[in-house]
Amino acid sequence: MTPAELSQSLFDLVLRLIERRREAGSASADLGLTVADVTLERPRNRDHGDWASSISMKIAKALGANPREIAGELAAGLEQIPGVASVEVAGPGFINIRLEAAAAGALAKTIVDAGENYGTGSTYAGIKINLEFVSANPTGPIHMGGVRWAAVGDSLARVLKAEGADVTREYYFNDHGSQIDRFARSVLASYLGEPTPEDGYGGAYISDIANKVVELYEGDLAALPRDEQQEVFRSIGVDLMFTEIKDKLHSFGVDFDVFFHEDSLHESGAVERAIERLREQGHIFESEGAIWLRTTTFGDDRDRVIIRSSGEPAYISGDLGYYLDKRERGFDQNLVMLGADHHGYVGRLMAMTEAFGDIPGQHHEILIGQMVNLVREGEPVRMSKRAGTIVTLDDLVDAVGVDAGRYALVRSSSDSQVDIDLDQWGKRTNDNPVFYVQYAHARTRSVARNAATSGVERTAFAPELLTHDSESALLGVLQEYPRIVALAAELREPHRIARYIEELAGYYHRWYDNCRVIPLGDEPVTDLHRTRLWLNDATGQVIRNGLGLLGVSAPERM
RNA sequence: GCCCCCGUAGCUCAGUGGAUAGAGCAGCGGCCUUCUAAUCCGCUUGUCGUAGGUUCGAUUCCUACCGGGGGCACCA
Repeated sequence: MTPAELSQSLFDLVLRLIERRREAGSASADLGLTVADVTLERPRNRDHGDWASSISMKIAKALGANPREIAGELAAGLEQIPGVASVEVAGPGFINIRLEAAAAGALAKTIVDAGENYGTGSTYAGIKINLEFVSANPTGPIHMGGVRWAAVGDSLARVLKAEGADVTREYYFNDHGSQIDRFARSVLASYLGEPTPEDGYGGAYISDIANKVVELYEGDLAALPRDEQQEVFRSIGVDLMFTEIKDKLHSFGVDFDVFFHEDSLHESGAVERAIERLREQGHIFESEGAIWLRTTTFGDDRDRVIIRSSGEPAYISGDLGYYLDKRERGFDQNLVMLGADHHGYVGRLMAMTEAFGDIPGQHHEILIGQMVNLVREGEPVRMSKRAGTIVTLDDLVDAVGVDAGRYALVRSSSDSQVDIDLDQWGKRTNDNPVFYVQYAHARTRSVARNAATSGVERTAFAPELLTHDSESALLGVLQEYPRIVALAAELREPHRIARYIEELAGYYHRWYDNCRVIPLGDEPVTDLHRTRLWLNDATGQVIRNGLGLLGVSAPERM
């Protein structure tokens, strides 16, 4: 008895009820209901049963009937379904359904049999999705803002894959613009012993880079004219910086399928082709010596320069070519994660999407995440690459480790700003919920090991024996997992996975406290013990699957 | 001025129209000769920013306002 089967049954009952009303003349029009409208909810309050539906209140008005009366009719039908133990009508017209223990408990075996596939779905089967995230400029170590998107983006990629999508993780590597020039000038200045340029970067890493470039460069650097020196520092320095970023992300468990260089768009003519395409569509015009894209046609605040009057391409020109390139590579959906400081850019990107004839929000979707604030002893610290007051990926990992770091960044909604107090994170790691979840997993493994040595095996499976309150509660939560994964994918909100496994871990701990898998002392091993082992292993599997979607390890022991 | 996000327990935050709004932390008090006490149990805390509106039902949707954050370049 899966929720899907139950809601299908309820849907059928609703259709028949509507039919009866229509024949009796009390209902006229077709309500146009689909199965999706007949949702089952898992009530917060366990007294309200295993599943509840509010469908009678939703259709009562259209049927001109009392919701409680309708609920009563539906309840009578539901009670006939095998596996349903009891049905009650409550409050204004809720239908509360209680399943038989055997019907609910069957899930434990279903999960164990499905293994790591439990919870996966097919929402995006056959869909190619490009997920672009981090894309930090290689002008310094990756800072907390970027780290947040690394954790969230990678997790989102995993969630989308779990729903069947063919996902490409992509990093847009900006090696073209003036920020790179500033970086090069800063490194050069450090090498020459000059003060940091006014618009340059001032962190300690700049002199490290300068030293390394000097080591790596094979010619006589000192003999070169200044502009050639700068080019050496630019090319080797960017390379060093970029390699470091890649390595750090890798050690954080985040690997990209494609590193896309902005330079390549300009070199390959992709930008020009994109502009040409837009020109054909009539969205390009010239004014004041510059070339513009008429984004106001598609709701942008103002039109946008794409080629400056100097002939230099503006930043957005790269995005024109880039987006077209992604579409030509066959991606059905292109997701881009940006920080809130780039939100002003969304309007023109969506306008561009429409100018190409695509649908904003479908072919191209910008996910805006709020900023990360650094806090020290309760005081906000302004993060700035230029001032050198940055907290890097390394600082985070050094302070709390990869698992706790990833978990902390992914467990809150991207719509909320997060405050990071490294002092606090560093000394109070036990407060992090990740350990609560990991401990629950380790416990399931420990129980499994002890079961093996005590002769409790997953031979018999008698789900009708799982009658303890904590068992039906645990089963109810386990049943929700596939819906949580699907929701996380649909809403692009991986934090829902984290919140879910925290809840699951709580239900597991309480079950563990109440129900023994291994018999005490000389007591014989019974089918109840064996069946509970199934439930134990099923729970471990789901926690493991959930942690996997977050890129957090599921330890065997703690 | 315009746009986006947030405002929920002392703190950090969950809760995409359902029933008595939840969790962790912090505080107080309990449970280890029995599968891991990083667990569990009990106690305590709310004008869900404010005011309207839509709805059988609003923390959730709409409008206005207040407060915090972030944006509004021929920068990237």
